[in-house]
Amino acid sequence: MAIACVQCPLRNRKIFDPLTESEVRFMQRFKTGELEVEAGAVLMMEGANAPHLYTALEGLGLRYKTLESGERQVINFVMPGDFIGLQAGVMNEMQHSVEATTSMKLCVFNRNALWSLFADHPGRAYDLTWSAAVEEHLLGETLAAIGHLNGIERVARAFIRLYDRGESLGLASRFEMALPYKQQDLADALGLSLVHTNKTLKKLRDAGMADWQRGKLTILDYPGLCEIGRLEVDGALPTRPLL
Amino acid sequence: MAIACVQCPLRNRKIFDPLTESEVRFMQRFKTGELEVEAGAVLMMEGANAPHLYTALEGLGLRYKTLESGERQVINFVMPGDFIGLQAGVMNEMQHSVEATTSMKLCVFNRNALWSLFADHPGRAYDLTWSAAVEEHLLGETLAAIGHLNGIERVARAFIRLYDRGESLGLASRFEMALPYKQQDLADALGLSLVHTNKTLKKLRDAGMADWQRGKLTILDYPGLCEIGRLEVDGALPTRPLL
DNA sequence: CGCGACGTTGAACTCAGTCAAAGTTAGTGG
DNA sequence: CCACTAACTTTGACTGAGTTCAACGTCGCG
Repeated sequence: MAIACVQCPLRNRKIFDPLTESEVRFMQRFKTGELEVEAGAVLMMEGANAPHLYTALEGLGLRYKTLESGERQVINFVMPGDFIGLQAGVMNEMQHSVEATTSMKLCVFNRNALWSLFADHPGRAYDLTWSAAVEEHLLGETLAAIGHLNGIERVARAFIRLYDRGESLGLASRFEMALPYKQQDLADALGLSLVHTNKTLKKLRDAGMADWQRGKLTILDYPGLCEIGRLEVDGALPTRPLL
Repeated sequence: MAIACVQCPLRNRKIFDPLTESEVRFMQRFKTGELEVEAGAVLMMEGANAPHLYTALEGLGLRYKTLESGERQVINFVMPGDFIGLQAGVMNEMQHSVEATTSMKLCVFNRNALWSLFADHPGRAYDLTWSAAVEEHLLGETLAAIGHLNGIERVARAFIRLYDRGESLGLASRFEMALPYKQQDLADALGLSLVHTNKTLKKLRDAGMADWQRGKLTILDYPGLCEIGRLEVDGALPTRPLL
């Protein structure tokens, strides 16, 4: 029933570095199963340890921190190919929660196997570190955005980033993408209030640049959004390892 | 002339995990030299590759991104024990710059040796990944702070975080710490304007909570600052590996 | 049909940014 | 040793982007 790694639908996406036969075999051994969860399920809990690590295969999720005040900071959006649980794997506690926004299908790895990955497959360990470095890079980008961009710039940037990621995964095309998040999710990701996010969305809609309604994002003016969001129009994402 | 790893003054700090004899010997081989730089030196350049990786031994620095608009986002403050250049090591390009704020002394590692670390010393590779995960965690914290705290809260939090780090490294005690950064640096780290940062500093000074002048930070009301900055008063930092 | 979750809109308020100018400090060279 | 300069800090006045509060609209579901 579970999909074999050899047939993993993600493997061939151009965004991911190709794996050798032997690497695939190792990942297959590393993989202990598959998990399907409903929308709303909490995959990882801030402060808790986790016996499993995951790679998202299908569906969308959210990483977030909950502040003392009850507010929420969305760290980023989880898409297929994303590795979940590194912190629980190496540190002994997650520093943020991960939640499924839609129903999701995930590859399950045994946490204990992480060590064997380092011991026996340095190449894959290297890839894991790589993906941690990429995460760090993306977080840095987000930090810079939230630190220096105003509302409309943040939203424009977020849309382009989300669309580009979606497109690289085959989840988006012709400037359309299913984006079943709530406005509150975006607001929490961008550090804006819900109300202001809503008004900003309206502005972009009225300006004919982007439309996001009923879970569907439509990019109407890609270059325009890039300019507002201070992004290169040629937003080629770097290829990355798949775990 | 260069300090041997065995005698590394950082090794014994309680914040760092102890290393075995064999690990120290390996690090010694990994280490290719020592670098001393003047204040203001740029250690890593955003977008550039770097032949060397460093661990800070003495002095303070800054990691930052430069935005298209010329503004600067300070990602974090570099203190002794921090590993510099992971991104250049695994990806092939730094995503942020690193600059020495004071004169600094650094341990130099050859980038090519990074691979041998993965191949021959999985334990150390694991530590490297660990430290990447810690970085990610800290960035997430910062993101949440900038996304949800107002000016005075951010400054208070930054002071506590800096002091705690300094204290764990033996750079601070009795609520005093040398902090030779400029107000502009703090402003860029917190996503605030210089003017507003300055006014906020004055507020904290007038309130008798913290004083930061002429490069010296004095924490006058630790619990008070924690409360403002939404931090646990018991801010024990987790131990971490030293590379 | 009615309820709850989510989205939309308007009005009042406020935190923080910008502009502009003056005050301090440290370093340099005469 | 002092004068001059450049970098950094401090302060006030003004402005505006974004928050908060509050109400209303819309959609889907039991």
